[in-house]
Amino acid sequence: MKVLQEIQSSIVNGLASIYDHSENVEDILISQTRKEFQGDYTVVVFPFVKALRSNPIELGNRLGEYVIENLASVESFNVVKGFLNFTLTHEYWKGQLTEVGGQEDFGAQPRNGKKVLVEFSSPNTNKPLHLGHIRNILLGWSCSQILDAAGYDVIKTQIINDRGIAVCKSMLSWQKFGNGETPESTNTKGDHFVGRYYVLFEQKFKAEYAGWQTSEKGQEVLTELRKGEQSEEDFFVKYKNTYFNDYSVLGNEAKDMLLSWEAKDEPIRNLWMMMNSWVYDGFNETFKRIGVDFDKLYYESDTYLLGKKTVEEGLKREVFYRQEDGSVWIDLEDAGMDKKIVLRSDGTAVYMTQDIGTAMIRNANFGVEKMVYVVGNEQDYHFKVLFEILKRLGEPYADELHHLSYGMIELPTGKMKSREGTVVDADDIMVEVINEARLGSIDRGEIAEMDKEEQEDVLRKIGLAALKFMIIKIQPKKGMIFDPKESVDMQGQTGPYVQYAYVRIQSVLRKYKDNNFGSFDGYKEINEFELALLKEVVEFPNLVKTAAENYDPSSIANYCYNLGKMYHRFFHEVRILTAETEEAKAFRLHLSSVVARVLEKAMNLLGIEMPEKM
RNA sequence: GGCCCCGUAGCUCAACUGGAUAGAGUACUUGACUACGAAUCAAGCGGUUGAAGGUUCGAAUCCUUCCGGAGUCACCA
Repeated sequence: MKVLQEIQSSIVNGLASIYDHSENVEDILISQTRKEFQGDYTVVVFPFVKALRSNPIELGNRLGEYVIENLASVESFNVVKGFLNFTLTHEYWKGQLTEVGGQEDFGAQPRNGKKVLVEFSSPNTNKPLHLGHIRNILLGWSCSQILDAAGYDVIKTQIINDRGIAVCKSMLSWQKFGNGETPESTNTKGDHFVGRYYVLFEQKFKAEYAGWQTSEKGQEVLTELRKGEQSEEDFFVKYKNTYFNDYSVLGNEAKDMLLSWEAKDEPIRNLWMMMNSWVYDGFNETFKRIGVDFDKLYYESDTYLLGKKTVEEGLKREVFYRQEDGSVWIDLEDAGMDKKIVLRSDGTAVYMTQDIGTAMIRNANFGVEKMVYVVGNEQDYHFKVLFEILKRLGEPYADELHHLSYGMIELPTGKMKSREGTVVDADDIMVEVINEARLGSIDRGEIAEMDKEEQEDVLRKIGLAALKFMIIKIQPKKGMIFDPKESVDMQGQTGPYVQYAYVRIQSVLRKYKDNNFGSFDGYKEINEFELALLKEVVEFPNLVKTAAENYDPSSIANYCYNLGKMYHRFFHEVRILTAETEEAKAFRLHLSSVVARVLEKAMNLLGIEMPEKM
């Protein structure tokens, strides 16, 4: 908004000419005037009081006088304590409405020519997506949309964890117990089908382990290794991984399978490809239902060996060092971190190696200026280390790496665990929430009149809006608790509430199909409801900018709610079609149409679609 | 134990990045559909911002200590 900068520079000029004092324009703090005071925008003058040895009231008054003489769009001012409040003219606000109304792409920043790669979703191919993935996907998607609106060229990507011991567990389980069943033969969605075998493996393994615990060998290990007061149960819980690696029959079979996979054993690779393709069919269905897509997919099976060459090169440049056993490390203690291994003693890669290599191949593929990783907060430390390593390797984009870290979604009973089957499934929750929308719409006329197909489309939009908004309105880094027994809200601070504001506008605007609302040039009496809306509307571009800078979709969700709320209020208090004058009517129609556009754009940034009726 | 994140109304969340009397939703109590759509609007109730110090014109926000909760500290991913 130009006027804010104009006020800021006018204050700077005022300080210079009245007090011979120099300030930077950026240091003039200007914000919306709080609603309990009179005015539109407020400048805080406290910071200059001390340097100028003046009192805040006098300072405010002299600066106010100066600004009002120099800026035509400022009508009046008042000073409360150290707060200098400016009121802008109605002509200014009408100009704003005209200006915003003329901008089809209002809110979008000019293209900056920079490429940013956003990684999100990143599932494992041994189990279906759950609510936690939904949070990840929504954050990644909306972050991509917001960065795009902020002028970046965005590459949406995910890395698919399609290999490793967990994947072998599902494969082995199917091989041993599957009797040749397929998703088709059992009429099951592919990812769920495979996930079922993963859970089955865990069950079989658990049974095997329980048997071993009471065996002679099990008891022997217990007596030998248990510490002091430790209970038998506690011991065996902690011993589980060692058992899997050292004693378990199933564990050994799974590990053998992983070795065969790594040795590119053909039957195993074929099994792997077949089962993964089932999973991808399932995933694609889920992605489609959520409403997301990707520009580029990376597979861990292609990338897990990457990065070794980089480590060798880094070794020569002494970024890394080799230990006597042959393993390669980096010492980050001077940056407040630990020493970290980047290559095992047998020369094979670890997770970190892979991520180094993946970052480089992405840069080679696209020439990125910036990368964003949407990954849960349990990996905060990993990314801190990764970014530091890339910096030391001198990667050109290393200063523009961001880990969009988010809190886990927990159930009232604690963490979701897919191995124990206590997860809220992504497909299930979407179906439920659409059903919830259906229940809520029984007694609402507009939906009943639609044909079946349109009805379902609208219910889908409403249900998904409720789910998505509920998740995305919360700041990413905060954890959240989701209670599957409580249905998702459709009233109050929700997606459908915002949609309803939009639908109300469409309902009015349908009477003006040609968008010919007439002229509001002569309109004199902009009221408080109209002004509040207009002020909020003009904030939108600024909001997109800061949301992109902070990687924070929740601020957009908040904005959507506020704007929707103001419109509902306006709609209730002010007559549109039966306005007092033709100018008033024209003004309100224009305003409504602009609000609708901003609501739609803003919700679109969150991946939420707007229905025309509901 | 080291590091990191979180703690705001009964519950779910805000607070324009240090600004004015900490705001919404929900729940509860009430009022508004013969005005463009009541998935809406309005009113009431609800707070020592986990605690104590400190920094300054001004602190939920910054610093210190403590309390409570989550995470992480693998030659796992």
